[in-house]
Amino acid sequence: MKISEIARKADVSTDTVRHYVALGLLTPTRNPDNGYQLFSKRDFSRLRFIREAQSLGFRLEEIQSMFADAKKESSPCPRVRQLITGRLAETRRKIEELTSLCERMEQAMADWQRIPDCVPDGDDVCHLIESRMEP
Amino acid sequence: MKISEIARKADVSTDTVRHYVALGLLTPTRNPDNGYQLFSKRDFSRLRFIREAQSLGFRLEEIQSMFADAKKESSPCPRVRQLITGRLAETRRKIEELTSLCERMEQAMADWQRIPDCVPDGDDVCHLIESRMEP
DNA sequence: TAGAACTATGGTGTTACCCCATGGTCAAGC
DNA sequence: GCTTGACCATGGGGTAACACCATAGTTCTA
Repeated sequence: MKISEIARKADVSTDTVRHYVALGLLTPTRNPDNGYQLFSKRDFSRLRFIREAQSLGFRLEEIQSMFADAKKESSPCPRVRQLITGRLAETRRKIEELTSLCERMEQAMADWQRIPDCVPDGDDVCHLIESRMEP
Repeated sequence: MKISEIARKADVSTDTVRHYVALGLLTPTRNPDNGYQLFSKRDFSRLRFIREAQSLGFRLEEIQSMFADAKKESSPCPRVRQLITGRLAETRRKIEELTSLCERMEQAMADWQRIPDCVPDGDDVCHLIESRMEP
């Protein structure tokens, strides 16, 4: 199948497919007549694999190494288990960061309700933000 | 003061300061003898303003426009209120996304405890991930 | 005065794509 | 046979906010 077909079937853009090809994650053959890329059912399985792995938080580079493991006939599973453990911790940290950002934003918005809009004078830019800075 | 001094005082890297200069957020003068950048107290206030605004979720581009407002002597406050409202919603969405990612990861790890490591055969890459794909 | 420490400048890399422009290819209708 | 619109390949630029590196000139210090 051609690129737009595999893209449509997997519900991704042709740019995405091209990107994976450029990274070596997909390896289509070529139609010798016109140079068009030809994707096989195996490419389609791989594409679905990539998207599933991404939905579990794996990066393309990590997926590359899974494919490399598979090619060497060594098991990618230990790597997969280790990677997801690390990524889970990382994701939890990220959530905490964003949660505290949310709290700062909410607090600021609440405080700002009592502060009228200002006109900047001299060195000041915005009293709303400056009101949150330490003296 | 020179770049390393303002950077140290504001607890940022010199690269960060240079970045802000490149974006026009800081406008140091130059020492005509050697071309070194000279930062004023006003630059320092601006730098602290930038970091405070960033800690509230504002982007550098948005901070640029606050400075532009201030320069035109129009109030950046309405823009600030509007931006933070949008960013708050965006951040909450992001947290939800990451939370559901965490849940998927946790579910996968739990399910995978009962699955032994596999050796890839043929078209398969990693049964751990493939076990989560729809048939 | 030598060497350490600091500075300017310009370039690359990060992540997973999106968007654009140019130019070749193909299929269908007239 | 020809046009036209859909599709394809390729290459380049953009994204956010810097970090890191190399090179080369400058200043500080023992």
